[in-house]
Amino acid sequence: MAAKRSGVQSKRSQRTSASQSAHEPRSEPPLSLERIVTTAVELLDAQGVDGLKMRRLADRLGSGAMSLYWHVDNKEEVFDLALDSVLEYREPPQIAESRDWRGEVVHMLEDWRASMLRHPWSASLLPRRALGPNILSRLELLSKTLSRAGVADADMNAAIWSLWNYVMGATITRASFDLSDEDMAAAQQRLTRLSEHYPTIERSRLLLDNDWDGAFRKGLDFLLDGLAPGQ
Amino acid sequence: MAAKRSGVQSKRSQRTSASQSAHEPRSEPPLSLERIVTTAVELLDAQGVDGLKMRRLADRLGSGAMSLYWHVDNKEEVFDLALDSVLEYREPPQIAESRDWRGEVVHMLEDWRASMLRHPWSASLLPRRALGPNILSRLELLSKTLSRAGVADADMNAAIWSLWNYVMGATITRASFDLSDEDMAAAQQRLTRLSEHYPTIERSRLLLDNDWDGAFRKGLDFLLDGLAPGQ
DNA sequence: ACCTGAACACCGTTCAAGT
DNA sequence: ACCTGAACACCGTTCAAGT
Repeated sequence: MAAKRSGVQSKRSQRTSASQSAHEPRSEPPLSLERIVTTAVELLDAQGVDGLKMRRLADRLGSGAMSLYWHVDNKEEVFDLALDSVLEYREPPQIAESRDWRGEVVHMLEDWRASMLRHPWSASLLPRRALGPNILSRLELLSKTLSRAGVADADMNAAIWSLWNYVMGATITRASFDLSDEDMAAAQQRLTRLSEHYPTIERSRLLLDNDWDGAFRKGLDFLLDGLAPGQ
Repeated sequence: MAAKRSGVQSKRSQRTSASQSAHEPRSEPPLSLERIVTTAVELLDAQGVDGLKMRRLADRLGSGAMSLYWHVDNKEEVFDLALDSVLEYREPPQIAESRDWRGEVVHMLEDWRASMLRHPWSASLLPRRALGPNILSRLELLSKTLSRAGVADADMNAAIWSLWNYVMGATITRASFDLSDEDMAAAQQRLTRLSEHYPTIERSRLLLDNDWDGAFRKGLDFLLDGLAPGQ
């Protein structure tokens, strides 16, 4: 069942420019894994996790609902592919050449977080999904950079997971609060109504504090201080 | 629509012992929010998120499928209630009285993580759910303890979110890897097959490193060091 | 107040068949 | 190799009706 995959993947090298006139008319280009994934991401952006239905996806692609199943095993695979496609990382060359390991780590992790926040569904999807190639590439880069920074091999996995955990948690939390303003308002209202039970967090307006970026950066700095002291 | 809730909640004080003979026979006790939530948790433990169906839940409760809808608005609410019910925290008295703020924070957060790992579905559920009373209680306790530890009000929200983010991320990651051993093995195998692309993490056996508890504790210590220096 | 069965709308996927 | 419509199994929920 996994064997099918690699063959399909290699179709991405097809040239589609040949018979394509300047302004695309009614007739859609042929189905392809690429088009399916791209459209799935659009649909997820627009309608969220629950909004992705196979029929709706096929509609957007101008194909019959069942045509998808030639390119894809099932809906789960659409999720996997959409998630990983959103997490591609292009390392900026000037950073890769500098010796600033800390800047490099921070840049990659902030980019990671930004990518996921651009597609809020990705945060809630990630916990249940496999590690795709783009995710693995980021872990690989993180590992190499930390190694260059002097983190010992024995501490490496704990270091990587600490950072990963932190970014995951921050992103998931932020994304789930960000989903709708009504939800936030409702939550804060409920909190105020219950303020006798939760006086401290009610007072600090915890749920309304929106300096997420600052809080993220602060915690990340603490972690990096601890992981590679004396740098 | 939210008004209905509080009235239903108060039914938990019903005594059910009256007509209950020693060994429970065929006839189930009457439906109640409590029984529904308890059984939902059992079902989630046994079958995972996708295994919770309203009909199956009703079956386990010995009732018709539609009877649930008198106690509950919809399936979403079942998820919300099951999640929060699993996150109750009973603060151990000897810790509350000690002046050891750090021990108290670590205890609560490790208990949080342990509770979620006992019910792996909870980790993947949390990102999309509202903050229930038990979650808010933990945030309240965290806030009070950090305040006692000398964290300034201005830094409080960043401190709380840093810790929250870290625990969330660690738990979600761990739980999603823990779901099935086959998945882990498959992932590592795929990784080995692709080892040319990911030499560093392949070498460090990142995906097989199973000292999750140690890694969790280490990162947490770094964060606490940073959040309340000089303690 | 509490429970129920029948029925509806919807959705993922199988299948047998087209080109 | 690639696409399709009809059909099936399943599931959340509405409704009108029971006690």
